[in-house]
Amino acid sequence: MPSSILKPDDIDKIAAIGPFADMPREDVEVLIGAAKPRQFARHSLLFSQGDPADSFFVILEGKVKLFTATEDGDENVVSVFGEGRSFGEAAMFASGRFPVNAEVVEDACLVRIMGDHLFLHLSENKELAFRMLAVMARRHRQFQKDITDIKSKTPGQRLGGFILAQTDVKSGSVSTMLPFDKALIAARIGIKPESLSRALARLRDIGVDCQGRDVHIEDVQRLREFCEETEPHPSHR
Amino acid sequence: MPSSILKPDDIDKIAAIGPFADMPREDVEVLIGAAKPRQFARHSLLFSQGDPADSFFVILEGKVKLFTATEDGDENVVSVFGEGRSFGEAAMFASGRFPVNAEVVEDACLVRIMGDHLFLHLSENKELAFRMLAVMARRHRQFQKDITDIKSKTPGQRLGGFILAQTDVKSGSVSTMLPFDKALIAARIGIKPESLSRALARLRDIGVDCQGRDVHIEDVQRLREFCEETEPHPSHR
DNA sequence: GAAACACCTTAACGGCAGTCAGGGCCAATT
DNA sequence: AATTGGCCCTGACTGCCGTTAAGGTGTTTC
Repeated sequence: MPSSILKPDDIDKIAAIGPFADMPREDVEVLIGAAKPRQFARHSLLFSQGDPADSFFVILEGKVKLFTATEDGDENVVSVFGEGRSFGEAAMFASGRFPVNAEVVEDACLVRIMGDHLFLHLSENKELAFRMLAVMARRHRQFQKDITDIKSKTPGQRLGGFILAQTDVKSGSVSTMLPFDKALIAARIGIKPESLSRALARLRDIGVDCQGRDVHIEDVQRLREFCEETEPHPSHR
Repeated sequence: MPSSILKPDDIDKIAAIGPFADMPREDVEVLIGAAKPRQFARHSLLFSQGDPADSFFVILEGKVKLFTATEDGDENVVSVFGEGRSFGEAAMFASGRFPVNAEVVEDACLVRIMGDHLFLHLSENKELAFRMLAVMARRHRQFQKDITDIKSKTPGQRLGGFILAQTDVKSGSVSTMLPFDKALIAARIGIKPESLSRALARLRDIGVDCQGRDVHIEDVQRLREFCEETEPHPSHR
């Protein structure tokens, strides 16, 4: 619970994360090096736009949002990452400065991996470079999806899609939970909290009930149709 | 003018492109391998969503759009790339399938680089892996900007920003040209063509005149203010 | 137990994007 | 000269998001 040394359990957790997936345990340990997991309370600012990007983070626990701030105090949430995700790698390979701010939105335990350390191992370990490329490519794909969603779907459809993403169930009825508060969800899908309330009220008509963070979907299939959550290119087999 | 063998001139051009930037000329030639530049007419479909991603493209000339298609026939333009840009790398490193369609929007001359060929050289050439990572990271940054723009700016501001991006001039008055037709611009910034017309009409009030593809900006600074095109974090020195 | 706060909802209103429909201009075709 | 098609603009209408303002509920704090 306090900032502490890496437990074996943590190594296993890290080994399940993007760049380290399926990596031999010894390699993971070497790569992490002297990095220790640290606790961060909610609202902790991890880095700001323009800070030198000399390291990246791995989330053992908790949630972190990446966002930009406009001069008039508005926030624009680009991503929210949870347990088992990493963030901040891209900035190290590009400009060398973070293009966004990072803030803890749920008490978190993070490992910070220094860039120079990573670069050393990148040179030695071809596999690792491929892994990093794959991580970046997957993130790339996610961004493309975010962009098409925000361009082509209504806020109600985006909200529905967000809710659907919280469960694996594809038909019938199901109960699930919102992963964080509604203000953050609103920022994530690109609308104001007031609009989210109204969108939720509209979803109620198609059998989606939301009390606090608890959501009950009467007919998942119906919601999926409303959101046009179609499988990508069913024409290809 | 026909599909032909690589001219020395072309090698130079490729050497100026992302993954190959500043690479020794010999290395570029090796990497390209047997790939020959090919001509593609406007409207040529280069690949579709779901196609196996076994190669990527480099643009020697012309323009290419990446887009997704919804079942009801609508198109959603993710990116438009021009001369000197590459595209399609990410899909090779991730799912192995293209998540978008690619169509030529201005007669183009392209070099297609096969993935297995690239992978071979990636293993041998550490430098190349870093370059690829940097290319992906920069693309990553661009996506983040696109997302914040579409979430936080009005269509009019996005259009203004798009126009401003066509010139280097930062103050005074300037004339420039739209790089492609207005329907594609509308799709790129995420609005309908009708809305683009109306947005242009509104821009007229702040001194932006558009005839066909010719645009004249009376006061660049004024347009920049309208678009809130502020330099990133002026607070940092 | 009252006050303060975080979180969320609702209402009223103005503005504007999407939609549908129609029309103008120009170039290529016939 | 007339037709076609590509490209773009305009108008009327609807719906919904942003804004502003107010209120409601539950939890923490003193």
